[in-house]
Amino acid sequence: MSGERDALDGHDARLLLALARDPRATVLALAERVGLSRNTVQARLARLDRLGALDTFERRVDPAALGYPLTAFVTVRVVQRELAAVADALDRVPEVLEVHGVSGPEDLLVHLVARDADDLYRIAGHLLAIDGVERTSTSLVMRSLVGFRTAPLLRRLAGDG
Amino acid sequence: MSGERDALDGHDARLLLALARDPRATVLALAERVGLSRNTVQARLARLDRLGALDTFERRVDPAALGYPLTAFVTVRVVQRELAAVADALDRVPEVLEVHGVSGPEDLLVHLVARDADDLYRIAGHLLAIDGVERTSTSLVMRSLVGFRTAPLLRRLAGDG
DNA sequence: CGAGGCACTGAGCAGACTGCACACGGCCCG
DNA sequence: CGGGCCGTGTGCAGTCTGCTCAGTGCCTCG
Repeated sequence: MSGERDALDGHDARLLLALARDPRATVLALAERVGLSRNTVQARLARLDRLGALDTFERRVDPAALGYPLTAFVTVRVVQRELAAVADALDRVPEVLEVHGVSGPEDLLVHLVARDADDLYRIAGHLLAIDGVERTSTSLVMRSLVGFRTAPLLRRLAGDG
Repeated sequence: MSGERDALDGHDARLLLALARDPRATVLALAERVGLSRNTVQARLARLDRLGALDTFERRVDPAALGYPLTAFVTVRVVQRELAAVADALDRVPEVLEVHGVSGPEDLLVHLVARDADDLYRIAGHLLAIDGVERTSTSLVMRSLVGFRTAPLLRRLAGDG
């Protein structure tokens, strides 16, 4: 059975977990931790970014450290026809970190950050002013109850083999 | 004026942008790209993770590559008293990547992934079964219109100096 | 059964990078 | 003016990287 040439296995998962523990770890150290040879680890790491299994480094940049401690999610309903244009306009807003097209009564889910309450208000207004936007609804993130993590998934994958 | 000992400046931003371009870049290469000396770059990098300005490496792991190509956001309304218990239960669900406590009519915003539609249905059911959860509303991410990025913020910070 | 493919291992090697130290210069502030 | 703080250039020993080669166990297929 060939085919699944691009699926990650337990070794990959363990490798990623090791990296999560110490992102700056040397290949040698990783090899030691996961119990594989240096050669193998090197090959697998190469394969991982050949496959694009790793998202961009930008993901690791903490907006709070950049001076944007506030996070909000804004649902947006748009004039369907103008979806592309709206997406484009959102793309041009620096504070917008992410935009998802979602199912349900709302069309878009916008993830954004702001310097403070005033700033948030300003940005929210900005979104509303975009041509094609019908209405928006802002939810301020007051607290992060579970911080972003993928370790549980990795552990599950690492578990079996 | 001292005080802001932990604020990032333009050099930091440029450093992070360079890292975003090539996460595996050597300190030497980074120094060259941002036009600082190797020593300085080394010092700044050290400072960056001393400050915790970088989020965990787990952020870079792509759930899709792990076999979870579906993403959904679920808003959850809970019995207020049970918030902590609910958060705890959510924390124990591997497919839950993130949980935010938000303002507005809904209490929680849950970010999760699933293997396929059936899996998503199962997980959604699981959430609803949690003690203290009053109601949930699931929005499937159909498309990512703007992929996660912080580069615009970094560029803004890099711009002035 | 034997051939071929595949993944992992161990060894080796030249070259590059790291981590650290030291000394110096510019700048700002008390 | 004297310190702090930051950035720079130099230097060095130790380590890591990137790559290659050869050998092994396993699995699949003819």
